Amino acid sequence: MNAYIANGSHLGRSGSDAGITRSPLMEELVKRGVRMTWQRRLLVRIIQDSPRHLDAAELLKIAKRSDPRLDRATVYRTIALLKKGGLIDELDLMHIEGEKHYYEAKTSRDHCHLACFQCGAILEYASRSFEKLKEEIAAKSGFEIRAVRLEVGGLCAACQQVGNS
Amino acid sequence: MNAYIANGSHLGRSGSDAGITRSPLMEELVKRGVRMTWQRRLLVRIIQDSPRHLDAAELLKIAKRSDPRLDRATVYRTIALLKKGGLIDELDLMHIEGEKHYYEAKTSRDHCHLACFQCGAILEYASRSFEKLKEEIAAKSGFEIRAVRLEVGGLCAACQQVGNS
DNA sequence: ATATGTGCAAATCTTTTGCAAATTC
DNA sequence: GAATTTGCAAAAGATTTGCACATAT
Repeated sequence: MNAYIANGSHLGRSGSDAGITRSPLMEELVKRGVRMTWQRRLLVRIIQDSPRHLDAAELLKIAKRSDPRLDRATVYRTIALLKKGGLIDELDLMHIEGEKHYYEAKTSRDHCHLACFQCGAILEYASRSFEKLKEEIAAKSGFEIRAVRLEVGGLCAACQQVGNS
Repeated sequence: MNAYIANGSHLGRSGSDAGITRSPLMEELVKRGVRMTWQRRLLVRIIQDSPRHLDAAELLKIAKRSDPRLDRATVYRTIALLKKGGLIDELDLMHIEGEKHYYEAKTSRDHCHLACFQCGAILEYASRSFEKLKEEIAAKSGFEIRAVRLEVGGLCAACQQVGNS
């Protein structure tokens, strides 16, 4: 699989001062009075700066480059914290590559992920129609929406041309 | 969790002759020249007739009532077969209850699932707007859509009133 | 008759948990 | 100093796989 994976959180993010603690996610945590450990700072920074969607294992691997002591359990616990706080979104990417989950910093505008079954590419797609659908669902169902996940699986334009079925 | 789970595949399905092999899913498999074993017939019938979304373990449990010999591996292999053939949809229901997957016969009209984080209720929601969004995504991205999954997590109307956060 | 599917048991992969030691406020 | 978080190691949960035997066409 020639997977290129785009992570929208990378677009439009403010400059990151290498090594210095400053990011929307982290600031939000501090504002909420969450205890900030170096492990959390590190993991949050990695999630926010990654150009690709990371799963727990990749996140751990990258974090270990900064500190080999950091443990898998801490990664999962931090992910749970961020997820519960609604600061990150969890993706499956149509299980194109096993059952793992991928994470991305929650963006102001929800977007959906298109996963190509053939080459593994991940495209992001945001549109006003999606926002409107969310509003419609909330209005008609009476649901108070906390999280939304719209994922599409299929063949990207390039793979269709190759004539793969 | 007071989970009530609605399975849309139950609405609008044609009458099922108890015990007799006749269902859209099964007919489609036969048409495609898929080898039909009693295990597949049984599992397909259960999926199609279930009023709730089933996960692999529940599917196995129900199937074992008809034949205790049936194995977990067969359940997973059959699910893979149906999924690959685009005959069933896989749901996560926002992981409201662990990491398992739920299945439902693919319906003519895609719909989304609303999962209440508080009581575990699952609502289904279909609308013309959803269909239009799919068309828009396909058109603008050039993707050939094979599967779509739109899941929403939040609080259902009833749970909001109880004042639960 | 032959290709395909099944049951069994063991393996794999991802995520979770109990607990003593370390860390943050 | 007290409450929270971490690392470690072990467990748990879901799904997959190798292989000899059984079954469908």
